[in-house]
Amino acid sequence: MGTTQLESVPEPKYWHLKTVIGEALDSDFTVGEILPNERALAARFGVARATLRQALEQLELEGRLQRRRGVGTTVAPPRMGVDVSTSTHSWPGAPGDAWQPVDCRAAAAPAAVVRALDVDGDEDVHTVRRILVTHGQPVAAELLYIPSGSVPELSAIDAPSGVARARSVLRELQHRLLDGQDRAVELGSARADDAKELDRLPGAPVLVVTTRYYTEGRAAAVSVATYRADTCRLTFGASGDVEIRHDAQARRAS
Amino acid sequence: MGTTQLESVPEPKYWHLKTVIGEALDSDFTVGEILPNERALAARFGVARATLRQALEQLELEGRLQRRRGVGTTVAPPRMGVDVSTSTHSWPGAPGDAWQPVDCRAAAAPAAVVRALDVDGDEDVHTVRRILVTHGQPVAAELLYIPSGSVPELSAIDAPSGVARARSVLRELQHRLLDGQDRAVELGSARADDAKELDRLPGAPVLVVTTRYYTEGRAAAVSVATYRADTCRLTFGASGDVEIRHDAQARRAS
DNA sequence: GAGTGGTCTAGACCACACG
DNA sequence: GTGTGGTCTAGACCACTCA
Repeated sequence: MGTTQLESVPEPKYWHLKTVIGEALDSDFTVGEILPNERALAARFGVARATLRQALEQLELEGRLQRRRGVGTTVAPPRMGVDVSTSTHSWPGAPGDAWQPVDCRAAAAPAAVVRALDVDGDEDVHTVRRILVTHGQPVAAELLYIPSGSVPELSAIDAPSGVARARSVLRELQHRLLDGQDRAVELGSARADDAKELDRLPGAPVLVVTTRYYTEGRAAAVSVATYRADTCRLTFGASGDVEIRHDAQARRAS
Repeated sequence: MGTTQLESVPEPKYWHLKTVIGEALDSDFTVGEILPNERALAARFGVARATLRQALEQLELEGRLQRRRGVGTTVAPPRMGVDVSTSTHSWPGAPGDAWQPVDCRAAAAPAAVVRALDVDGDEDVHTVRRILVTHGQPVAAELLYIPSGSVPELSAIDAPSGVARARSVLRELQHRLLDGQDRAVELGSARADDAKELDRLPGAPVLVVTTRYYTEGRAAAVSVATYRADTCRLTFGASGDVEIRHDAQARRAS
């Protein structure tokens, strides 16, 4: 039985496709350009559409492509750097904070938050919704949890739920001392509500940044921020005095 | 034509499946337990295998499941926290560094590294391969690039390629002053070589941590470390003096 | 060799954006 | 309406692990 293929290591088709298309993106396409549609591409490469899609999914995961239903597949710009350095010792909502408050309501905390904060499961927690928009694009959605016990003054806020209340809560936070914070980054998939804020489909890959804020020796608040993994690169500020520059990002003229 | 479904918002099947299975994992399964195989699960839920797989892929992405060809699908333990705090102002290979050197060779640097380092594209770069293993599991694979221009003493190293040479290069690094470093985290997919070190298939989702080391006001070295996104949570050390504890992680007795 | 997850096919229909 | 990507099906074969 002669084998038809000479390859001793049969690389999956979608993997090979990904390489080929990836190289084509570098050489034959410019940022923002629209690719042929999936059916056409599949036909051109002689594979089933599902296989072609597997390759495109990988490229999208790597931030090389952007796909939108009803529109098409475009070449993505380089990922934007988003500074999440923990060196800024300040509460959320401090002056210069680019996040936009969206809403605030009191609610029972999810289990994960209860664990991180060491509060009672039934205790109500002030939950502030914020989003981060850069260059007109939604970049991240955050839920900030502040147990009533941490900042008793919050009970006095009379604004109903909504942006006004969110602002009040954040303003109240600034009055307190911040001892420190710690941070963790992991991969996740967007919940339905986050996906909506981020203009993505539910399940889209996101980088989940969990921050704990400490005051008086205990965790006083927790923030869970989900960043679009396709468009973002999280940066942690330089320890030295060197200015960081992402050269590929510079060109934007045409 | 009456619609058969009453749902006004037809949630995708795989999304619903993911929720159902996710809840089942919490209530009916223990860590390490083997799930029924994909064909059986698909039959039980009355969906095609491809649809079932879409749900499992999501759960694997979130670190809830672990799938291995020829073996089966098991319930994954909670992600392990891996400290990548930039506050440790030291070169790679410093005492206490848990990374294991694997190899070292001189080679032309990839384009991305050339950009980060501001070296000539044709200049040879010392490339050190290291891996990080925790609790017997491969966690991350790293490529550390040191241009000859940064550390001239490296030319004097006579060890051929291999672990010995890697150790010599790292040892030489310690003699130099480290001005600072900066770090970025983004989502990527494992290249074939990294996948092999990480015991995963090529294309597996990884967290790519890029670190630049500065000395004498310029970037002297770059490290590109790829962490298994399914099993890792990257942590950035506390700014305060509070000890962080990942409760689920503590138990390891048996 | 039996059983597992991984790849691939060739279709179909759906939800969405846009003209 | 037309065209796009997103979902879903019912098969098939392959690569791998393990007894």
